[in-house]
Amino acid sequence: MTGGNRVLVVDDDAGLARALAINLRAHGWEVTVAGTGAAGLDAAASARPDVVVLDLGLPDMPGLDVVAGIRGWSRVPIVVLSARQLGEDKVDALDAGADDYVTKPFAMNELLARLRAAVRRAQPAEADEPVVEAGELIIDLARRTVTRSGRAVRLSPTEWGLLEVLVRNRGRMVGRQQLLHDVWGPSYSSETNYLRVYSAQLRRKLEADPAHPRHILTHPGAGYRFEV
Amino acid sequence: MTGGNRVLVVDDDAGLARALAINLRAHGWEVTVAGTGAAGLDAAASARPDVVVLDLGLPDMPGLDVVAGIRGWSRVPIVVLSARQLGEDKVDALDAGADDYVTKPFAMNELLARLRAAVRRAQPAEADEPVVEAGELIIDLARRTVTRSGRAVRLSPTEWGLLEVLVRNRGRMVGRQQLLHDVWGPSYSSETNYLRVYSAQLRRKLEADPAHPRHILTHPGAGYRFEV
DNA sequence: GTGCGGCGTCAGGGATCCGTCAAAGGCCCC
DNA sequence: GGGGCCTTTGACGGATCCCTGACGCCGCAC
Repeated sequence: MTGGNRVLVVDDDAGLARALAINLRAHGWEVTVAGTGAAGLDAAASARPDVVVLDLGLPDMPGLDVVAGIRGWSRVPIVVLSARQLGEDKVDALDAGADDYVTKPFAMNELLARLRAAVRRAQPAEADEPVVEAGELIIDLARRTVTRSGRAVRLSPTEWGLLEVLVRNRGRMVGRQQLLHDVWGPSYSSETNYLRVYSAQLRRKLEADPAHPRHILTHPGAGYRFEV
Repeated sequence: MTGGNRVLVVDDDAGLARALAINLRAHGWEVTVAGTGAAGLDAAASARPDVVVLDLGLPDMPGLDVVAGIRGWSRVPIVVLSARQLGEDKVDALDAGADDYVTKPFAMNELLARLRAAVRRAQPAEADEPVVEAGELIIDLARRTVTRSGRAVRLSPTEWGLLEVLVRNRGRMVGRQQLLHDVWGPSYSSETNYLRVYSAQLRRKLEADPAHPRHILTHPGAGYRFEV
């Protein structure tokens, strides 16, 4: 995981804050907790979190002022927690500069997903090395394009998904279950037919001699490997 | 270092200002000093600093008025110095538009670090090229204008929102969910109809041949990409 | 030689997705 | 109240894609 993993939780409800902290830490986040808006502004400046979880119902100051205060000097993503069912203050929060909102009660998985999404959206400033060269192939992971000997290759969504997982793990064998999980989803752990069909389609489009592939190699009974 | 190295110090304490200037120059900064709020506003306009260090305890005018005065026409980062330990006027300063806050007494290294951070944060906002050329298109992100072969193109707010997200991520595919989130809001993660309608409208206005677009490309099942 | 399991190949039908169009509804300004 | 622009919604055709099942090939064990 290249992205950040520091989260600031601003919530005056000590019990909820503690539960959040435990759950977030269990999922790999480094958690800072602030119990008031003022402390939240402090912590946002000093702890430099990658994302902020902000409960709007703070005792010392309006939650929207906290949003505005942080937005005055930082573009860190802010996910707002709100008890209100009606959407009025959601709109206000978004106008003030929040990135997303979750209404209480909420499922922990939903919050985790929204945090990941918020951090991912904030990422694109820092790009790793997204272009891979493999012989006559050039694979641009950011652009989502493949060229073979200078000519663009059209890939279907699933073909690209499979290629992307293989290329991101280039030089290493990727197990069949991981491939199926990453490309098709969590519940496709045994449909190895898919891998046969799509590895063949990729080879037909990418390999000079599909019968003797040089990039997409098979590990019988185990998985596949992409070699540059 | 691409960023700037000019700092304006606004402080009525001549001794402290001199010590700051010596230290800052020793670390490569080009320093301007102003002893009053009025002189500070003047210098901020004439010296065009990359960052301002502002002591709140000025004799001639409230420090926050200096912050507001500068913010009226410039987004230069402002780091506030204050003797107060309590955080109340910290919030006020951040609300007024200050970027960071240091309480006296402070370690020189801390101030230096915060100045570097403030300049670094300010970079992407102003330093990125706000005018993008893509073939016969000229897109000015700051002025929110588009011209095609020299003729202005009128875009609706939503059309512009979509184009802006794509152009800011030019050369990278932007996922459908991110587009919907950034243009329509957090709760529109599945309304892919919008993308179909508005990408078509943009193409009709921007592409020479909307049927074979050269700038606004589709990645089926995934998202869209803007190519210069 | 024979059986067996795993992999590669192929083709077709149902499902999905995109681009397109048109019309209804909302909003603001006149 | 009326008109114009904008957003939203729904429906449709066409192209593409995904899944499925069957078959052939190869290597291995017996």
